[in-house]
Amino acid sequence: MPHSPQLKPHQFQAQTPPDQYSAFADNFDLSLLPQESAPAPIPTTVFQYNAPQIKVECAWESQNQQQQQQQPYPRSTHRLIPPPAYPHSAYPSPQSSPLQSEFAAYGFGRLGGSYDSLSSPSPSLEAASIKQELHILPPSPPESNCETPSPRSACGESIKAEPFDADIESLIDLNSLLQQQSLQSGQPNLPDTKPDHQLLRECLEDTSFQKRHNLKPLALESFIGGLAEVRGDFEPVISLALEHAKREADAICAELQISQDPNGWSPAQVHAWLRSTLAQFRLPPVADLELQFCEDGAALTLLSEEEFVRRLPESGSTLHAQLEIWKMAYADQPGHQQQSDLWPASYAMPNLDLDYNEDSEDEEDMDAEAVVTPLSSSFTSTPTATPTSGAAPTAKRSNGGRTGGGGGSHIHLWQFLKELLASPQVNGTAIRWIDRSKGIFKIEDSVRVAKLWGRRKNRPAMNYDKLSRSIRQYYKKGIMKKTERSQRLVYQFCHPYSQ
DNA sequence: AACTAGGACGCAT
DNA sequence: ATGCGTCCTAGTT
Repeated sequence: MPHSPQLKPHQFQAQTPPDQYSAFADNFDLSLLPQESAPAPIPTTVFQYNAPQIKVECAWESQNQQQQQQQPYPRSTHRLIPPPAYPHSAYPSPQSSPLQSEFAAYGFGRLGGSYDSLSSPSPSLEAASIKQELHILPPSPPESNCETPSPRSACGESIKAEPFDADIESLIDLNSLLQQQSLQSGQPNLPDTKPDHQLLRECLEDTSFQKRHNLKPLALESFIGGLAEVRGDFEPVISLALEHAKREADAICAELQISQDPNGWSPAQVHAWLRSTLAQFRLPPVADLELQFCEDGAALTLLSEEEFVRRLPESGSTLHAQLEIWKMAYADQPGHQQQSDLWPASYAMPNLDLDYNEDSEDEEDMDAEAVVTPLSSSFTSTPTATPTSGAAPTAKRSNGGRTGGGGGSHIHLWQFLKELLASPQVNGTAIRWIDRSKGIFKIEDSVRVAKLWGRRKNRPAMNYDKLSRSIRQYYKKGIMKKTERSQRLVYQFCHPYSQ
């Protein structure tokens, strides 16, 4: 399946088409441009984040204009909070994903051809409706430009305008404009000349339209994470992506004669899948794959991305991302009871502050999950540990109602915590790094973390008191240490364990 | 009340 | 032996 997308939690956060703008912006360090500025000859609005944001903003604006009487938009909620004055580095997490470029390369376009094709019928803010609304936008004054000559157009041939834009935007070809300017000024149109830089800078920095129309640029994160009602609108996109992934998975399953559920793979099947995926993405073959990955499928699915990368620096991220897709595709199958906290949309929206619905996560749910989908029958992130065979259910002394069905897993608490820290799409904001380089993290939701731990270990009676007791045992063992300035719920990994 | 700290003990591996 | 779940007491925030 040569067209498989590179999806991983923080890549997938771009529900929208690959963030070509940020890719563009990354390639244009404005600080390197000459500082001279002149009145913008071509007033353009360039939002710092990406084109889809622009579209959304415009759509909302237009909707506000068009439907003020009929159905006033809840501006207070939809009005987006502008990110602080940029630069880009102000938004490290989505932009700094090591696989961002991969994502851009494999992109959504490879899933279904275009963002449009992935935008299935969905309510308010999907691409189609946005497009429609853009059509009914009142003509912009000549100096304003809602259609935003996106940097894509400025990038000429290297970055092409998406179909999404093509039919709704009168794209301004900055190249031709530059040419015109050069002709007017009698200068040859040399690339990287000062005037070009000037113009480019002006185009990028101009926010006159923004101000004029009281528009605010939108940070994708706030867009997705802050608006619950918007979140749902992306689900069709994810569903289609999953369908695609499923089809591909089916084909590979048939070819390799393996189950579509990675949890059911034997170590040999794990190797087969890894090899197949390496080949699929034209990644260098790994000679000692069997040595590197002794896990069975269940254990493999629980390895963190970091662990994948540690073992295979070159291809670990891709393999991990691909495995995540398989897990999602399988979890999404009818009849498969998926984890409540791994629903596809949330998976797709990293750093999303999941609205934990404790009601839906009551004991009944947890018990059902424990029986139907034990999260782990074996796990280790260390190559030396071995997967376990299924342990018999135990009737434990005062075990607080530990249910049968596997007897927990071999994952260590510190590994689990790191896994949570590395997977915000699963744990939301229940636990987060305070200072990753120092291994300092904070448990923001002790109940939640304890619950997750108890679920993982099949210990329904787990609570934070017990979890923290285990953490404290790590002090003696040198796995964790007390932080310099003692803070509640803040812990610190000792050096080797924080890596 | 929630959390921290740590002793003691038992069970599973 | 090790890891950790469980229960406990005492102190701190």
